[in-house]
Amino acid sequence: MKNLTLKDIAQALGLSITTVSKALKDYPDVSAKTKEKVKAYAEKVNFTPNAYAAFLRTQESKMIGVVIPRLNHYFFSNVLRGIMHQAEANNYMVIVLSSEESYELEKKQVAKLVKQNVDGILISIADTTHNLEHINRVNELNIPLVFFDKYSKLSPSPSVIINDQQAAYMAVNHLIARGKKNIAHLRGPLLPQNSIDRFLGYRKAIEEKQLTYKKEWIFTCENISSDDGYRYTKHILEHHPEVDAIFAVADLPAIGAIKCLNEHRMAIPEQMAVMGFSNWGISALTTPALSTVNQPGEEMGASAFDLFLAEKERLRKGENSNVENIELATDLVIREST
Amino acid sequence: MKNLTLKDIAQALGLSITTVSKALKDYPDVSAKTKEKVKAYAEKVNFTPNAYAAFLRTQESKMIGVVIPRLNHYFFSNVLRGIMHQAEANNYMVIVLSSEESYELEKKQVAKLVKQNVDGILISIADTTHNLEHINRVNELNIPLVFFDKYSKLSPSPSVIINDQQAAYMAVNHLIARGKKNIAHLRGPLLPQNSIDRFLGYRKAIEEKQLTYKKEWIFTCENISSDDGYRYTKHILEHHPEVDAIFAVADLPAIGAIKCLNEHRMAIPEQMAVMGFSNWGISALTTPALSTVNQPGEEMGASAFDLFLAEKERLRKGENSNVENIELATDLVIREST
DNA sequence: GTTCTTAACGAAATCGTTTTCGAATTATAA
DNA sequence: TTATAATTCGAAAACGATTTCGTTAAGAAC
Repeated sequence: MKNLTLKDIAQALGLSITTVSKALKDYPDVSAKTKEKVKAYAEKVNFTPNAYAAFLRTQESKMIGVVIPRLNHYFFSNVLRGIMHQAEANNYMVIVLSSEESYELEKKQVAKLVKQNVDGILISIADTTHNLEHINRVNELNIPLVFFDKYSKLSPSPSVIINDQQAAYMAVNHLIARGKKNIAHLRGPLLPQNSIDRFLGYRKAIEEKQLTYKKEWIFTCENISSDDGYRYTKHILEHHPEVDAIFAVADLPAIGAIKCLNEHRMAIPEQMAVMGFSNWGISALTTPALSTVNQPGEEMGASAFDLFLAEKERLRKGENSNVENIELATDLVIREST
Repeated sequence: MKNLTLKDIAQALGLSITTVSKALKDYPDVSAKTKEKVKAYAEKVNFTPNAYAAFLRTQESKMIGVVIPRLNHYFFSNVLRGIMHQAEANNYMVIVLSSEESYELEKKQVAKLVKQNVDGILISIADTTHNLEHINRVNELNIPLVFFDKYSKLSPSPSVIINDQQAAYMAVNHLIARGKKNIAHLRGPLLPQNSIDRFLGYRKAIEEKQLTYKKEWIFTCENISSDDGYRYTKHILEHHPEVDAIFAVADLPAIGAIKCLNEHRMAIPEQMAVMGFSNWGISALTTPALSTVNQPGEEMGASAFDLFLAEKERLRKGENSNVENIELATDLVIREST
C-alpha cells in the first residue's frame, strides 16, 4: 500500500536499481525485453519516482510558484485555472501564494518560493510594488520568471498581458458611438501599468474625438472596490450633472456605480451609461447587466505557463535568444448598461 | 547567491556538518557557544535547510494539499485564505487543486497529492462524489485528512462545517417573521450533505409554523448557478403566483432570482422576498442588496488546518483518542431583499 | 586461439539533511 | 594518580533516485 521504490521493483524482478531506473527512462543500454518487463510491472503497481529524491539529483522540483495579488478575485481565479490546467498537462505542481496587494508580502512570498526550489515563478505584481529587487534576485538565481497581467516595464522577464490601452480605447469609443459626450473615468491606483494604460486609452479616445477632457472627471480607485465606484458616482451625480457616462477601470467599481445610480433612480444607460473592465462572472447579473471588456483569463494562464517552459529552455542553453512577450486579444461585451 | 548548504556553513565555521545541523535544532550535546555561533551565521546568510533533502530523512514534506470543488468561488477563496494564513504560521506550504465538482477528477487530485507525499489533505468533496474509496485509501496510508464544508457522514475523518440545518432554519424563520407564508426553496443537488441539511432546515421551519409545504415549490439547482435561480423564479412567477418568498441554497441562485424579479418589475421584498446563503461579496451589491447567511470562510480554513495538525498528532501516537468535529456559528445578514 | 567490439547490466557516488553511535576531551571522583 | 563520568564533537549510514563508469559476456574479425 505504501509508495514503492525502485528498490522494491528491482527486487521483485531480480534486477538492479540502476537497470530499473534506466528502463523506465528509456536508456539505450537496456534491452527491449527488460524494458517491457519493468514498464509493465511499474504500471501494474502504479509506481512513480519519489519527487524529493529525484530533486536531490536533478535539482528539478517539478513545481512552480504563482504569486497573485488576491485570491478571491474572479479574473485571477480564471488565470489560475489556465495555469493549473497547463501545469497538469506537463506534470508540474503549482504552489499558489497571495501578496494581498502588498509589496512587503510579495517579497516574502517570492523568497519563500525560492527557498522551496520551485522551477519557476509566475507573478502578477501588487499595485504597491515600486521596487524590483526581489524580481531581480530571482533573475540572478537563473530561475525562470514570467509576468502576467500586471508586470513591470523595468524588468526584462517575459510577460503575457493584454493591450490595456487599446482595450480601454475601444471601450470608450463604444460609449462615444452610443452618443455619450461627457465621459468620466474611475481609474485604478497610480502605480500599476495597466491602470495607467487604461487611463491613457481613455484619454486617447476622448482627445481623438475632440470631446471634453476634464481632470475633475478622473477619480482614483485606490482599492478598485465597489465602494470606490459607489462613492465617486455619488460625487459625480452631485457635482458634475453634465457627465453622461462612466468608464471604470474594473467591474467592481462599475457595479458600485450601478448600485448608486439605481438608488438615485437614474436611467441606465439613457441618463448615464456604465462600462466596466474584466468581465467578471457577476457583471452579467447586475440590473442592468454590465457592459465590459472581456479579459481571457484562462488563456492568459495557459500562455504564462508556456512562457515559463520557454524561458526555462532559454536559460538552460545560453542567454542568446530574446524574451517573448505575449499580448492577448480582448473584446467588448455589450450588455444593458450601455 | 545560490542556496547554501550545511556543508557550506560547516566549512565557514570550521565545524562538522553534524554539529551545525544539531546546533540549529538545539540538540543538547552542542555547547551553548557553538550554538550561538552557528545560529548567528545561519541567520546572517539566511540559511534554511533544503526541504527535499530533509524529506528524504524525516518523511515530512511540510506541505499539505487542499482539494476544493471550484477555484473561482468566493466562499472557497476565503477558506483558502484561512488555510494559507494558518499554514504559513506553521511553516507549511499549500498545494491547491480543484475537482471542478467532478468525482473522477477529485480521485485523480487526491492520488496526485498522495504521490507528492503531502503531510495531509484538506478536502471539500464534490457534489457528485458518491464513493469514498479514495478517501479511505488516504486513511489507510495514515495520511491525516480533514473535511471542510462539504463532508461525508460515511467517513470517520475529522471535519469543520457549519450547522447547515440550523442556519437554514434561522433563515426561513426570518422570512416567516417578515410575514411571508408561501416560501419556495431553490435547493442544491441531491448528494451533498449541506444541500440536504439546508433543505431539512427549511422544511423544519415551515412545518413548525404550520405553513404550507408543497413539493411543487422545491426546485433543484443542479449547478447552483444564477441561471438556475433565474429559470426557476420565472417558473414560479408563471405557475405559482401565490409564492411570496424564495429561500435559495446559495447566493448565486438568489441573485439570479433577483435579476428575474427585477425584469418582471416585482417589488422586492414586498411582493417577493429573497434569501440567499453564503454571503458572497457580490450579495451586498445587487439591487436590492441580498439578505443571506454568513458563512465564516477564513475561520473555517484556519480551523481545518488546526484540525490537520491535531489529526497528525493523533496518528503519530496510537489511534486511541477520538476525532474532532467542529461546527462553526453562522449569522444572518439582513439586507434589502427581505 | 586471440583480440576487439558491442550489448546488457550493476556498483557506487552523489544530492543535502538527519540521527545514531562512537571517539575525544575535559571535569569529577576515588 | 587513576578511574569514571560528563561534555562536546564528528564519522558514517541512511532516505530514493540519477548517472557515470566499469564489468561481463557474447559475437565478430583476424
